[in-house]
Amino acid sequence: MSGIHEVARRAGVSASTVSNVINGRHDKMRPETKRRVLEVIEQLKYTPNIAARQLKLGQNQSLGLIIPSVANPFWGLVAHHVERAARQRGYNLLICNAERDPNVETHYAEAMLSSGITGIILGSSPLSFDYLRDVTARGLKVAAFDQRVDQAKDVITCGVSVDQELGGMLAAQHLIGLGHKRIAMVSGPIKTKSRIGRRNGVKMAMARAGLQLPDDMVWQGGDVVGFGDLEGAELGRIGIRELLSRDDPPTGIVAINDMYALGAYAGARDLGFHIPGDISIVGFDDIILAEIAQPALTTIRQPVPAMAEMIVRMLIAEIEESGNAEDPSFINVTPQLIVRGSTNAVRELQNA
Amino acid sequence: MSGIHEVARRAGVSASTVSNVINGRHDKMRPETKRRVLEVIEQLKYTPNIAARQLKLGQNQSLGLIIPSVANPFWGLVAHHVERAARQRGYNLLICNAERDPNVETHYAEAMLSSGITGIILGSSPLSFDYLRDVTARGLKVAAFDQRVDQAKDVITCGVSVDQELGGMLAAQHLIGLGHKRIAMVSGPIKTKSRIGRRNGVKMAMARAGLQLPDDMVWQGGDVVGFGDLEGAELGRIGIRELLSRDDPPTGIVAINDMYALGAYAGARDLGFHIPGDISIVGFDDIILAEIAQPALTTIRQPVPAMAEMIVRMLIAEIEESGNAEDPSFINVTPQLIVRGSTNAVRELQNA
DNA sequence: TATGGCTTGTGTTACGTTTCACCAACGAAG
DNA sequence: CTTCGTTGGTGAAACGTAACACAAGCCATA
Repeated sequence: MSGIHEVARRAGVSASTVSNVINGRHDKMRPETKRRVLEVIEQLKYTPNIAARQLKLGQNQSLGLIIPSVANPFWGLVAHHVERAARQRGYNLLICNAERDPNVETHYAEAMLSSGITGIILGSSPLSFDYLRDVTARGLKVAAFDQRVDQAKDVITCGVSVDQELGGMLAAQHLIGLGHKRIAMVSGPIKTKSRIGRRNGVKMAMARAGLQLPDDMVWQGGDVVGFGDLEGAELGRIGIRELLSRDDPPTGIVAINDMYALGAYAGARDLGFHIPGDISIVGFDDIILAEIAQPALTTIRQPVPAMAEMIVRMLIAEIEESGNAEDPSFINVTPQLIVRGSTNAVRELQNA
Repeated sequence: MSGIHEVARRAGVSASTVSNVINGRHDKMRPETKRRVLEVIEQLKYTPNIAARQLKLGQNQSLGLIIPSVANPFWGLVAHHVERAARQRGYNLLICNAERDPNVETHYAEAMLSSGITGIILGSSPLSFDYLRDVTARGLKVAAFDQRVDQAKDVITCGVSVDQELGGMLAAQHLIGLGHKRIAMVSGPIKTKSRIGRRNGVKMAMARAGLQLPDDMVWQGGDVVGFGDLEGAELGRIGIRELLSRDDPPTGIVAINDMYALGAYAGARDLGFHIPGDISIVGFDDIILAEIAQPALTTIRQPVPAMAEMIVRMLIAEIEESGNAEDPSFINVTPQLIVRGSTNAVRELQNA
């Protein structure tokens, strides 16, 4: 309703002084003055107008987070930790849900930029960042979450990611170590950097063990449009059914993430397969439900709290000292294999 | 970078005209002029500074959504649909996660208000809205999601909710119809309107059938602090174990929501109970995973897409024509019982 | 008694937009 | 030839804040 001037008038001081009080320059006035101003602020329930402040300062204390899909609790967890990290440093967080659609992401990025946000975190790990060139050219800093960024350093200023390939390798090696030879993957379209990384990791681990991962053992969502985030569990269910209906069904499955894995549970049971007796399943992410599922899901854990902390720190550093431009600022963190009850030694005997 | 004046200069017109072009007042100029302005805008990649616009206009085109917890996919679904509905009407949506903490919610509400947002949707269904009096007095419109609002009409301007009591009744009646007599509830602290409603519904249905729901059959999270949203699944697991360890264990469980129900699956299995053979479980919400779970979860569905649509429509109406103040604008929608595999006729015989 | 330095402020300008009153030019009508 | 209305604009003020240069009062020192 009423601005800084009204407060100033009632406290008998100038607007500048009120501004100083608000912004913590307490050494510039007598305690008595400060007390009086604070009193009026309290009494009027005055809050600074953020739009005016932002207009004046040219930027605000907010970060943006663009996530692929709220349908996957993993991203809920990420949002939670990113927000906490941002808030600790005095930044607000705006969360958007873009379903990995470049147009929607561009729209949000534009909206954020013109609302004064200068840094966003992007979770969609697209194959190309070209569509963001416009906004980055106009000053928006983009941090990549969930993707190793080697090229496109002109667009992306920093990044944190679990080592996707290593994650894929860990999953596959675990199954191989249990004697599995026919290993398949269940995924939505493998058209993001992170998914490609995971797939390649599985492939590499298998190759090292003298095994193959033929394309038709990598189920990619059939004719789903988009990336299959919204319907992940459903796709996992359909995918594993198709794979298990083959003449040479796999004995081990690496799901592209835990939602697909949980869906795969349902699909395997639809066909009467027992987990882990008949089919072993490994997930990726380690969402809360992985531990609750029956059997508890063996999966690759991403250390989300630490990753969130890092990426927020790096992005804020980029924003606040946007001059050094030196350190590449790309961190790869190590995923961890969490062995639970959904994987078991293969029972080749019964097939022989 | 450069503002409306730079565009005006390059197009050889005044800033006012550029403003008119941007805001669609095309009848105020020649097509030729408009074309020239548009050309310069395109060429400069000019975007209006939202802060300045907002400062001038006093409010912006955004709605806020304060959700209890991103840890529960139900709220992810709500966020998704609310956002879609808002976007359709030209509004942006800011999503915040407040863990039902009145202080955090107040903080966010204040932040939103002072950033120009005039309408928020609140999902936490607290017992009292008093803590919001300040912000509503300063003009913030608050819509309640997930709660029937009878009092506090001075604070809350509109609301949409599933009929919580009816939902509870449907769940209990289903179990009663299957012959269950010892029915218990698993929940976090029953200290929100929605949870109280669900509990009362269960109680009423049981009373009508001549059954009792003693307090010690309503497990409320033990010594958990807060509302147990973050750890819902874990609490469900612990709670059902305590209930099933009693001398007179229940044969039917109504969980306060699907996350608790999924946790209850795990807890029942921990003790060797078979679902639904030994224990029947009913959830609430119908999240995606309810269908995927093994067995698929019998639950009470909330029609989220329709509810999101309604509440956004009502809130925007309140904002845009904030004068009529007439219609109460409280809608109760009907929940639906979805029978799946987690409930079964009681096997009293074996106990006898 | 000057001089300087500290303390405790104040006045003004600028941020980029929208809006509203105003205006020039021109054709039509009286 | 005047008056009027319409078309196609323009200029300036205002929104609420932060920053910067400046200043009044006062004390210590030379």
